[in-house]
Parts: sequence; C-alpha cells; structure tokens
Amino acid sequence: MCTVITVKEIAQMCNVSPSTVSNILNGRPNVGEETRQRVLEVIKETGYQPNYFAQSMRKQSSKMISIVVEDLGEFSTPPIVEAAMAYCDDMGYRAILMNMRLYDKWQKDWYDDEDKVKSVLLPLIQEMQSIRVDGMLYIAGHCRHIDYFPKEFKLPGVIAYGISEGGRYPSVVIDDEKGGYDIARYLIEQGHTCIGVIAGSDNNLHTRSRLDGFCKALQERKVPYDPRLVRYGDWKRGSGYQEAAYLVEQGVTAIFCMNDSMAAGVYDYLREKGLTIGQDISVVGYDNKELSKYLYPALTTNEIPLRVIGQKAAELLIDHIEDKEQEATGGMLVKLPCEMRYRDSVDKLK
Amino acid sequence: MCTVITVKEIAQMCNVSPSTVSNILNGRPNVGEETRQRVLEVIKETGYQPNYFAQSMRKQSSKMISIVVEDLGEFSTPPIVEAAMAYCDDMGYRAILMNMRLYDKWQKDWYDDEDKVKSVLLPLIQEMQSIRVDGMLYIAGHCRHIDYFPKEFKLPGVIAYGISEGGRYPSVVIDDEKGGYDIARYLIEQGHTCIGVIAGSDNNLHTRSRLDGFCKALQERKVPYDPRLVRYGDWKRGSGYQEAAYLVEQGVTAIFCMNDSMAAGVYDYLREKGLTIGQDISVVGYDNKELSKYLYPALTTNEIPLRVIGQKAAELLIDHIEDKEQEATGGMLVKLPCEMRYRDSVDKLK
DNA sequence: TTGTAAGCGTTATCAA
DNA sequence: TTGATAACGCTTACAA
Repeated sequence: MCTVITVKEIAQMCNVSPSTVSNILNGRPNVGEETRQRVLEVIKETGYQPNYFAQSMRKQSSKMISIVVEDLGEFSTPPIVEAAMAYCDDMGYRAILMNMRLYDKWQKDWYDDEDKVKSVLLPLIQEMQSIRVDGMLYIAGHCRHIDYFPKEFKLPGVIAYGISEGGRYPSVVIDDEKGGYDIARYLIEQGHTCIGVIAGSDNNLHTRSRLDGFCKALQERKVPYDPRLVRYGDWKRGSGYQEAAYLVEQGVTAIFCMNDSMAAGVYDYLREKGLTIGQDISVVGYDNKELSKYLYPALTTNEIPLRVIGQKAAELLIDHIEDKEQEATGGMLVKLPCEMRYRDSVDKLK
Repeated sequence: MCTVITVKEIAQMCNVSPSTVSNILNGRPNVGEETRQRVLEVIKETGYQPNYFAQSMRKQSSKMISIVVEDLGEFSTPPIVEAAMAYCDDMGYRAILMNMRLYDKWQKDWYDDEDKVKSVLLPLIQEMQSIRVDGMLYIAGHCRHIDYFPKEFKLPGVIAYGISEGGRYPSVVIDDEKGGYDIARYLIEQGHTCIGVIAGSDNNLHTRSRLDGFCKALQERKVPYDPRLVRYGDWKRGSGYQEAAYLVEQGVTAIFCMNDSMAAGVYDYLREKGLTIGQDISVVGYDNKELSKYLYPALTTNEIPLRVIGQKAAELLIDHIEDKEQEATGGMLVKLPCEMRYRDSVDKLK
C-alpha cells in the first residue's frame, strides 16, 4: 500500500492547525504569507494529496460524473467517450466509466427486452447514487428512444446517440434526415435516378429519418420514388449481399446502404456477379468506419461525427450540473450533421 | 439533486440505533431475527444505498481499481478494457477508467519523449492516490518496455500489452515469437520458400520477437534466411504499399506483414500491378482487425487475443491486491498465444 | 491571522 | 441482542 499523508500530519510538521492547512489548500485569503509559504513548501515536499472521498463527503459534491455506455465494444462508443472525457478533464470533472456490456452479454437480444436492460441499469443507478456522482452521461449503442430510468432517479443527465423518451433528458444525436438527404442529392447530381436503398431494420430511428431525407431529395429533384427499391436489412454484411441481388435485378444504377458493413456485402455480391463497383453500379455507405477506406474501390460514405457528439453531450451535462436553474434544457434535442466522404464507389452517369 | 437516505434515517424509522442497521447491512450475526426483518423491510422500501465514500473512508479500502489506458482510441484498447472490467465486475471491484489520450494529443511524437508521457501520467498518479484506489491496471497502446512510474508510487499494479522495465510489475503480453513462427511455418507448409517480410519499426518489441520466431521456423525447415527480404515499415498502409514494390521485385512468392494495415497497403500495390492476391503473391497480416475480413480476398492473419489479455491482467491485479504477501509475482511475464485466422490470401504453391 | 470544534455517513469497539 | 462512542480525513463556522 502506498504511504499516505494527511492534513493533520502536514499541520503537525508545520506547527499549525489542520484548518490553516485546509485554508491554504483551498486558496482562502485568511492566512499569513509567511505561514502560507512554509506550509506550501511542506506540501510540495511530501507530495501530499487530499483524500478525495473525505473531500467530497464533506463538500457534498463529488465533481464526478459517470459515463454509462451500453457497450464499449460498439464501434461508435470509444470515440464518443474519448471526446466526452476530454471535455470533462478540461472542466475539472472526473469521469467514471460504467460499461453495461449489453451486446457483449446478449448480442441484439436486448433490443426489445426492457427487463434485460433494467437488470443491468438498475444496479448501476444504485451505484451512481452510492458514489454520489453529480451527473450521468448515457451513451447508447444505437439511436432509439430510451426510457429505462426510474422516476426516483433525479440526477442531471444527458443522452448521447439516443433520444430521451418524453424529453426528460437533453439528447445529442445525428441529423439522419440530412444524412439521407445529402446522399440522395449527391447520387442524383451524379445522374442516378434509379437508386436502391438497403435500409437498416424497419422500426429503427436511423432508418426512418434517413429514408425521410432520401425521399425529400428525390421529391425536390422530381425523381420518382419507388418503394419497391427500398429493402430492409439487419445492418450486417450478409443482408447487404442478399438485398443487392434483388436490387440489381430491378435495374438500379446506385445503391445507398445505411451502413458500411452492408455496403461491403453489396461489394461481395457485385464482385461475385462480375460487376464493376463504382462503374456498373455505384455504392454509398454510412458511418465511415475504418473498413470503408479499405474496401476496393474505397467506399463513398457519410461520416458520423462521433467525437463531436461526445463533446457536445459532456458540455450540456456540465452546464446543467453547474447551472441548476437551467431546467429548461430538459427537452433539448441537438442534431449534429454528418459529413460526406467522397471516394471511389460512385460514378457519374453519362 | 436526488434524495438520499442514510443509515441514521433508517435507524430512526425503525427505532433502532445506526449500529444495528449497519450490523444488518453487513450481515453480522449479532442481531435479533425480528429486528433484522423489520429493518430489511424498510431498507428495501426506501431503496437505501450506502454512501460509497463514507464506506471506503471508514474501511480504508476502496474496492476500486483504476484502469489507465494510453489511448482509448487505439484499436486494441477497448476489448482489453471491456474484458478487464467484466472480470472486475465479477470480483466485486469497481473500475475507474483513466484515459491518457496520448495518441489523441501527440500522434506518435510521444514514443521517445518521456517528458510528454510523464506530464500526463504524473497527475493521474496523484489522482489515483487521491481517490485511494486499491490498484492500477496500465494498458499500453503498443508493446514496449514501460518505466514511467515514480519509485514512491507503491500501489499494486499490472501492465497489459507492455512490459514492466526491471520486472517491477507483472505484465501480460502476447507471444510474438510464436506468432512469427506460426506464420512462417504455415507459409512454408504451403510451399513458400522465398518469403518477404514487412516488419514494423526496427526497434519495436513486436517486430524483434516476431522476426525471431520467423527465423526459427525457417531454420527448422531448412529454408535459407535472406535478410534483404526483411523491410521495415511504420505500421501504416502506405509503407505496406512501398515495401511491397521492393519485395515483389526480389521475386518473393509470399509476404508476411506485421499488421493488417500494411497488408492492405500490399494489396493496393499488387492490385495496381495487376497481380492476383493469394495467387500470384500470398499475403499474411497480423492483428485480425475488423478490416481484414473486408479486404478482398479476405486476409489470412494472426489474431491478438485482446479480451484474454484484459481478463488475465485484471486477474493478476486482483490476486495481488487481495493476497498481499504474494510479492513474488513482481517479475511475472505472461505471454498469451495469438491464433491464426486462415482466409483467402494465401495459396498453396504447386 | 489562527485555532477549536462540529459534522459529512459509515463501521468497529466495547459497554450495557 | 443492542446501543453509545469514536474514528476515517476533510472543510467550515465561529471563536480567540
């Protein structure tokens, strides 16, 4: 165990009282310059560090937030966490990371199973109360309405990458509608008018909004919308492959996949059929995961601003913690724009 | 702020003393069955949670470890963290994650700049002392000798994915020598005798050990070793591309890349030259990053058992914390084997 | 300018 | 079987 020094000991070494040491440590003015110097000297020498527990117990404030993630293994989570922590650092807050490991434990079987989620979340909430954190940042694994929090749980909170049911917490999400819109507009500008879509699962928020944006762009440019060209996948490579088969048969010249993994599945199919990607058929993904740069040809995709999400969410949370009256932010919903990454999987139609 | 209930209040509600409540909470036998029932009832009703700070202050033990990561954004880190946290959970420990964000702040400029690292680590060490964690799990971003810890810092510690200089802390790393050996052996078994290597940076531990293993396999199988066929890259895609050009000119039939990104660079080059990967030239990577499955053809590579590393490291740490006398583990070095993932980038030579 | 004393929420000790 | 009391390390009124 490491030797630990306390205010009392510092006080003894300097022949002053503990309160004087405390006053110095907390930068209060009611202490003689000569004493201050002497004590500061000793503090430096001994490498004294205040006991954080005692401090927060006495002050009734922990200057600590907890970051609850649905799964640290989800690709989107680490960058959000990293950026949120960076902001907390800057603001003098500690962040304790709590990992629910939802995917790790149940893959996707927890999506519609509130009991599973609560069996993990409730103990964590207990723990937050026990640690007396000042606030909670909840980072969802994928965007949806989130409403697992008991009414009795009254800590300031912010939800990142998810939407608080009933506007209970401020939420930070991406602007999926704009995302779908931007992709459609780009494809139309490249001359495509028969565009297939491999969407995510049907009831998913990302899916709905991106589709809305997609349709909007079509309307704007007077390109007819054919619902038969919209297929629903499961976000995985295999379903990209599967749905590509159908869409190619329908004669599409471009395919918009709602994530990069399904786009890779489309690549698989096109290659198998001897079609040249980005020439015979154009492909666009979503996410800008690392793999998108490694596909051949490199995939044009729409980047999710993960770090911005994390920073913004932490910002909202700390604002809320420090500025108690500002209850008005409850229903706030921040939508961050995605950024198109133009690469080699889309060809201009002659 | 959330309403918080204390032992004192519970005690009042039950007409008993705080000590009795405490005794019940801690499962001590010296309390009447009737009282116990009554108090437990109230505890359940009120949703009482002990104040963690007060508890650890009194008990002089925090049951909390800190996981210090060099950068959460490094691909290898989240799985290690996730597995380590899972183990801590199981053992009733809290883990607080501290993110140094070294790559985030300085890319690779901190490798040989101990001052930069210390400027981040020293405050963290202060913080660990302040929080009074029971131990530290240090997760390096890449394997090397690590010796940044001041002598005064005496907490139990374990290093994952790095080696403690002077055997101060038990360390968990991968068996790079076996990794290099397995790859060479596999390629030789497939009939390759003129094998190029795109290594990592020259002075890197992974590089040295994998090369050792590689040579050992060559010797064993009486395949001549030609040092000119070993090129040093910088772990990035571009250097894979660059060195591939040289190696192909030397007439190699297979290339062993010391990570998947450089292998992707090799793909880039071979494709550009119209060579068929896995047929004209075989390629093997290292890491089994997600992208390796998405390359075409899918890359044969050697998987780093990241989760096992995390679990093993947490295990060693908690053992050490709970079993104080066991100082003997100081110099322990655990080497975990990588596992070959056979895919489509290697062809059997006729 | 400095020190005394009380209290934050627990738990361990000891007495009743 | 229960309860009073002190202590963990710190901060903060308030008194000196």
